[in-house]
Amino acid sequence: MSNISCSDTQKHAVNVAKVQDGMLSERNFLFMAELFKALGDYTRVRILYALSIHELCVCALAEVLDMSQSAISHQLRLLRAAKLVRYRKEGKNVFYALDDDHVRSLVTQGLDHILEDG
Amino acid sequence: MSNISCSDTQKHAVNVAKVQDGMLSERNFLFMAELFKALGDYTRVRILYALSIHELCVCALAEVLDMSQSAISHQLRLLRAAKLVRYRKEGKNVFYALDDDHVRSLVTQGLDHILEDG
DNA sequence: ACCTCATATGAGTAGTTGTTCATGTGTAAT
DNA sequence: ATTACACATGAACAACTACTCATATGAGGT
Repeated sequence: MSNISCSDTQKHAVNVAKVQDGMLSERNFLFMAELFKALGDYTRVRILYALSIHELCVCALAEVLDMSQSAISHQLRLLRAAKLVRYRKEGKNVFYALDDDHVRSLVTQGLDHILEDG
Repeated sequence: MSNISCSDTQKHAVNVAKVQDGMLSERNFLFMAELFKALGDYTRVRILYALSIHELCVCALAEVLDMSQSAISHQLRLLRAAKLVRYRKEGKNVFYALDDDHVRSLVTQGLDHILEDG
């Protein structure tokens, strides 16, 4: 904190001012961080990719990922909180799906990124 | 683990098989998780957004975000590892920028997502 | 050579996270 | 009603993370 700027060139001051002016609210950055944090886990990204292929009930997800139902359920709670998935109940089952195509394109774009550079 | 499928309806088995067949390698999912994890932090997402406006040296970033140079430097190391930023040295300074437009569009799309729904 | 400045990094630590285990909730069938 | 099943959730614990502090590196200026 209280870091005085480095070499006081004009460019430095101008760029800092320009960027500070363009920054978003703390609230927006917190939401963005929460969104990407929800995507940034091995288990959750697999869940989302699986759901991008087809909607699945919780036990099917557990089977596909070879994990306990409890672990999946905990992660689904986070994905629900981040509004990345929606669910519908059908009898004893709960079927999860991606919340919208926006989510699908985020996953796809992440995949593109990692496939591009070695 | 070792979760036998739930109600053995045909749909269940078919969907599980379909999804299992479409899943990616562990390696790819790990990379995707790493990518989103790098984006999924309040400080790092602010750094990336700042750099999407203009390239900045480390001390300028520290000033814009009102954080210590050390904290910024540690986070830049992670962003470098995730290939989200590149840097160029100029005298005593090191200027950071987004690695490519791919990164910019990831950030933009994250922003779109959080701005869409309340 | 020396000092200063900009940046990088290792160690330490408080806070966070992902899983397991045990248990709770609600639905359907007998 | 009771039992079984699908799912959710609280507690606990190990693993990880993001910061601070101290120190190292390396380039410029004197």
